Amino acid sequence: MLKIGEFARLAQVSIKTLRHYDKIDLLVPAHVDESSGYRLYKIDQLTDIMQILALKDCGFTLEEIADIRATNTHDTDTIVTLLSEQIVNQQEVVDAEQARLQRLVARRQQMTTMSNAPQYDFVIKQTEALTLVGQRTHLPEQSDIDKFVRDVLAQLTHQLIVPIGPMVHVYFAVDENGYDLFVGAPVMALPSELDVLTCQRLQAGQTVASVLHHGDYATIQQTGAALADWIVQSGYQYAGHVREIYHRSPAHTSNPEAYLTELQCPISQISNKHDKHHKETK
Amino acid sequence: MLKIGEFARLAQVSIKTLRHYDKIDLLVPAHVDESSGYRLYKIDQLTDIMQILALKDCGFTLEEIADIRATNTHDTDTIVTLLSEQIVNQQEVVDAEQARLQRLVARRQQMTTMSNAPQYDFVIKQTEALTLVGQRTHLPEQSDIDKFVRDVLAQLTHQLIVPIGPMVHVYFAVDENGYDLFVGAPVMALPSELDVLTCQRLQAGQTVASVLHHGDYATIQQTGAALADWIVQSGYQYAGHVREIYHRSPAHTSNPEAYLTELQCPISQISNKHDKHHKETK
DNA sequence: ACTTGACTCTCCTGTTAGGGGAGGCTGTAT
DNA sequence: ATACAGCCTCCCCTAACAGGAGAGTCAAGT
Repeated sequence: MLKIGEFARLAQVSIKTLRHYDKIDLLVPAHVDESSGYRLYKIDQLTDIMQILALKDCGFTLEEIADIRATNTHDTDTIVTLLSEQIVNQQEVVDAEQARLQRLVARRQQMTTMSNAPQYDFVIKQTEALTLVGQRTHLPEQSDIDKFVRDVLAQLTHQLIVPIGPMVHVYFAVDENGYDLFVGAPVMALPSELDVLTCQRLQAGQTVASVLHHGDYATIQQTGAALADWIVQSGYQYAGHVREIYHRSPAHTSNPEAYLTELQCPISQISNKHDKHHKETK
Repeated sequence: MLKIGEFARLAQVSIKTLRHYDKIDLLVPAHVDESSGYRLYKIDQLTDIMQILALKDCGFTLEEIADIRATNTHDTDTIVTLLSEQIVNQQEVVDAEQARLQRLVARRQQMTTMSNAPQYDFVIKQTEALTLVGQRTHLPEQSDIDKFVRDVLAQLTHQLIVPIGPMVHVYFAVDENGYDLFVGAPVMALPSELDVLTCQRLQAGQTVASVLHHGDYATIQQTGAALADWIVQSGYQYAGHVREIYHRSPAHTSNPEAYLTELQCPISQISNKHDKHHKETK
């Protein structure tokens, strides 16, 4: 019989840990002296603690380890199943940590190579459902957008539609031919009938990369380009149309420096990390 | 000015999170209504929360984020340094999680391919310093070891050396020529003079892979082989001589089934994973 | 004016796997 | 007898919130 300190030294764990395992009934000492309360372990319990440590090292929680040990008797199938599940979890953890590393590298890259440009903060989030009412059109020049927005606003007012949030633009295509975009406002529910205006629904639960653009719209293209860069560098790919949310626009303030626009681009993961042999094929 | 719920929806964080950030002074609302206590945020604070989220996503703690934001003004060098440090940390995290995954896979492998063999629990630990007194020799056959151990024990007794723990064998070489091994007992301090016996010191802080062998010594080779397999499969390499610690041996019990022997093999990491990302991080 | 329901507030507890320390008992060696 | 190492229990602490209790606030509808 070993006192807790000797047992701890053999197993290379702390005394606190052993007492903790005793408390949660994960590893109860073979004997506890009634008068002194001293915990006494048998050498055989080295087997137990080593199993616990091995499983802990595999990423199981102490509770899971207790469960595994409870159903341990010759039931290898169950345990193999548990291990397989854990392998899947662990693979997700590895992927997530690797993606995190990639984002860090992308961020440093951005700071070093564009140190005199504005610094952006890119964030990945899930969208909520949004019902937009507005109009889609094709415009040859960026400068045409402003007037179109005013037209849409006028229509909304005319049809007594009350927006519940800032205007949103959805860009379906931006190329040498101009802009194919939708301009609309979020509404509580879709009006039963619409004249001239159309409806555009944004689904809930989409994963988007988001960034804020400060100030006047002359430089918004740069922000969009930075977002595109970041998406690629962080190992994602486009999965939808970019939209802009005009949190603070000429409708709210006359000071262009105070304009605040959010750019959102739906994305999805490029999950080729599992193909270890086809790494970085770009 | 936005109420906490609106702001939370915009930033896609929970209200709890915002209140928490307020409490730790990471992101204080622009205004707090004196009578109601309602937190009111400005749209501009979207910038702040997005920076916080971006940094959190990079793996910084909230405290580190607060520090970064405190020294944020134009001091890109400092921030790049912090990012570089974090990249190193994160690389370690990725490596550790990948190693964990590898151990999981090795464990499942062991269970599926050797389902009727005994299941071992391999553990990695750091050794403590140990001073051994005993004898090194070369023996042609495994069966010779037993007698040699008894000789060493007799010498120890004769020289009035009191072991403070179980006997230890260190195997310097095991091949077709036989066994080159040291057999000794741990002592408190090195005796000033030794006759016949020699001293063997085991350093502290060595990383070893450890496994327990139950029962009689006929099958100890299999346990050793399983340990060797596991070391390789888990991505480590040998870094020293295997030793065996006879926690419960014929000296303690006459029942061979109760024998308990720990095998320890010093190991080191095969760190070629860093080379893979070396280009990207440099 | 009243009520309803949605929203917000503070305060408390719980999560993981133990670490740190206070204050007190035990066991052994000198 | 006394020192000193080792052990005990009990309580508080971690990071980043989540859940819930109980109470106050706000705008709309009756």
